[in-house]
Amino acid sequence: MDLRAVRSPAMTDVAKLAGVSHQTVSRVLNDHPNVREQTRLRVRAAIAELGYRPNRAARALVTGRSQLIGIVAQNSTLYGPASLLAAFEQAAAEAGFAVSVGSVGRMDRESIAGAVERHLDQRVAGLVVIAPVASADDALDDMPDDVPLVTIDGDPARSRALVTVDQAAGARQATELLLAAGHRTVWHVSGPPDWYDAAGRADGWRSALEAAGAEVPPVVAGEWSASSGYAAGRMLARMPEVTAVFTANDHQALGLLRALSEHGRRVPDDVSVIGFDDVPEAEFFIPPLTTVRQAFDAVAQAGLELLLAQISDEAPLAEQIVIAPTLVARSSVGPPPHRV
Amino acid sequence: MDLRAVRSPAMTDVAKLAGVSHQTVSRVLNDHPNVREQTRLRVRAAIAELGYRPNRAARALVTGRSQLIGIVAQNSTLYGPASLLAAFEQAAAEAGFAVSVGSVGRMDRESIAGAVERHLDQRVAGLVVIAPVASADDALDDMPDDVPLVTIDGDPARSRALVTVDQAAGARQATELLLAAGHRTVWHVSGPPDWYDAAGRADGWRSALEAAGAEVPPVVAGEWSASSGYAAGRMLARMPEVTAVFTANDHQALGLLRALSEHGRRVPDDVSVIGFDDVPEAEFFIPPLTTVRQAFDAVAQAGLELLLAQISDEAPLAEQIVIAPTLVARSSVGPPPHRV
DNA sequence: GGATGCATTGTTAGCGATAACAAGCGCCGC
DNA sequence: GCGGCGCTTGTTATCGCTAACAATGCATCC
Repeated sequence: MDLRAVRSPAMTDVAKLAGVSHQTVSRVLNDHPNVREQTRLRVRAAIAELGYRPNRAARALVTGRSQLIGIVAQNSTLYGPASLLAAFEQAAAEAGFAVSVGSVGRMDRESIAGAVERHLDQRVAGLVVIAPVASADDALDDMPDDVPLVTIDGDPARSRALVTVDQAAGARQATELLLAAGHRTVWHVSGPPDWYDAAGRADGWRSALEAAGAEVPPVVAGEWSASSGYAAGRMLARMPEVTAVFTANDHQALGLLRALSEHGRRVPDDVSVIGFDDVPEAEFFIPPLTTVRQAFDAVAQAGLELLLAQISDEAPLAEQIVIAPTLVARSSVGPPPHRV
Repeated sequence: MDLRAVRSPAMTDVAKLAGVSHQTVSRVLNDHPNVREQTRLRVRAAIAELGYRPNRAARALVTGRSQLIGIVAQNSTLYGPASLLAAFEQAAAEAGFAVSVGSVGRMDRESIAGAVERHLDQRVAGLVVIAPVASADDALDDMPDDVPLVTIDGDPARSRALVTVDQAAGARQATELLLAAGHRTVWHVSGPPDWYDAAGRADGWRSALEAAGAEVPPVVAGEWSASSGYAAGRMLARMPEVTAVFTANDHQALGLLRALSEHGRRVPDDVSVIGFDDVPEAEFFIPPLTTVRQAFDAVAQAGLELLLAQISDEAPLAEQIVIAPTLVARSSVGPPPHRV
């Protein structure tokens, strides 16, 4: 009969086969100096022969820390968060870490604390908190300070290590592009006001208008959804003075485009539109959407580097990294119609 | 000075405070019978007072299994996989399990095996493999059989426990709706042929046509992307006999809609279109897209139940669950134009 | 009243790794 | 030639928990 399930080999089995003590095996595994090359090779061979793989639980027990990185994120299928999560997971895997995801329904203190606790139970080596919402700030205050922590899109004042995307810069670029095309001013459909991303985009938009001496129209408040873009669009479409709109994300832009189309306002002939995110489909909107791309993999990469530095160094370095977004020009932008 | 970081309390601390042995604490934690109610309360109180939380690593070490579920999925931001992942994570968290994600670049034997190994290192309590691609089949063959395993969208012949969505049924419904609207036949833009989902949708489409005695036009091969839908659309738009198209997903439909619009073919007046997935934005396509919704949370729920059953029972039950999708009717479908 | 049984609690022995310390050995300098 | 130092290896203790077994107390039964 097949005895494969008897027990997976432990360190002592390797030691016995290699004719050394288990401690020497441990040293080989952890790349300690002061192991004779010949011994090292013998141990390596034994490891290979037995197909030995160290027991992470045992290691975690004695060191008090696992090879696991915990991510706390809002449970959402929004393009931004989902991409970020995927990118992070990818980067962590390459660094030899597993990733445990703890998603929360809402970004409030209690939910986040719960997710963090669950991760601490697992003795994670480090924590990544994706906290794009103001309501997450309180939670950041009572983070444990004895575990490496990186915040993504959080409050700079409350985070030691932080990675953000310069939302305002992206919004400024978008707004400036529209102004440069000849539009007198640019309207803005915002995201939820408690999201930093949304606030940053609105700020960038406003500052670009002010810098250009353009009138600042009232913000049209929206959510991230296509639905809210549609609602905003139904209103804006009836206002002939609106010739350029910058939406806080691409989904809103999609809804806006439909509303404009229903009201017979052509894009970009009558109205120019710019979105934010560069979702993969944006190129196939009607018309193809000019938008702002965030480099999520760069964010993830930077975040992981910050985290790994903390994990290895112990030094609680307080770096903050800002990633610049890039404008992707497509055909949804044009000059304003002749008669404004 | 603050001594919070001294050491988090262990079971013996709780035991001392409650005046019992650490084993009794363990019994209380694991809901063993045969603990006097009074003792139980005393222990609970001590746990609360110390803010004690059990060390999972220690438990995993002695039991050989952690409270961690490993998920192997393709690293993608496609709507389907991303939603599934999110839903799964949600369901697992509710059941008190943490979720470790191991994503792979490609769904081949080697990549999957690697991800599985990484999970086994963590001594996961169970594994979920999202294997919607034929190339993943080989990998399923050399899965360890001593760890609970559930396959999502995989090969029924090779999986013990499997959850799938009845893609064919969804495709049939879509096709039948178009036929019922009066179209002579329905064209199909397919997904990548090695994906089970894509194959199932194509099968359902074909069988519905055959059952109705309609002519079966050649499949237009696509990928999941909007881009491929656009390419297909540029071709189909020039063919006046095409009055109804069923695409393998919503993104393709988006690309198709744009191609049709560019060629001056109106939807649904000239051409009716149905997609698959019901992405949140589908309602805001131009026009709103009729599509087929997969209940990802139901899939995740079912998958988790299968997994938990295996984890607790030890009984390697070989159940397979099929989830039925539902048609979501919107305005992209109408009768064919008068002159066909 | 003492054997029997059950409910309850305590004791001991690991799980598989790392850390701290000890020991063996060759080489150096005086 | 001998003490001491550094490289290499082994021994022992320990992390925090669960499993198996032992021990206790009390009610029950004949």
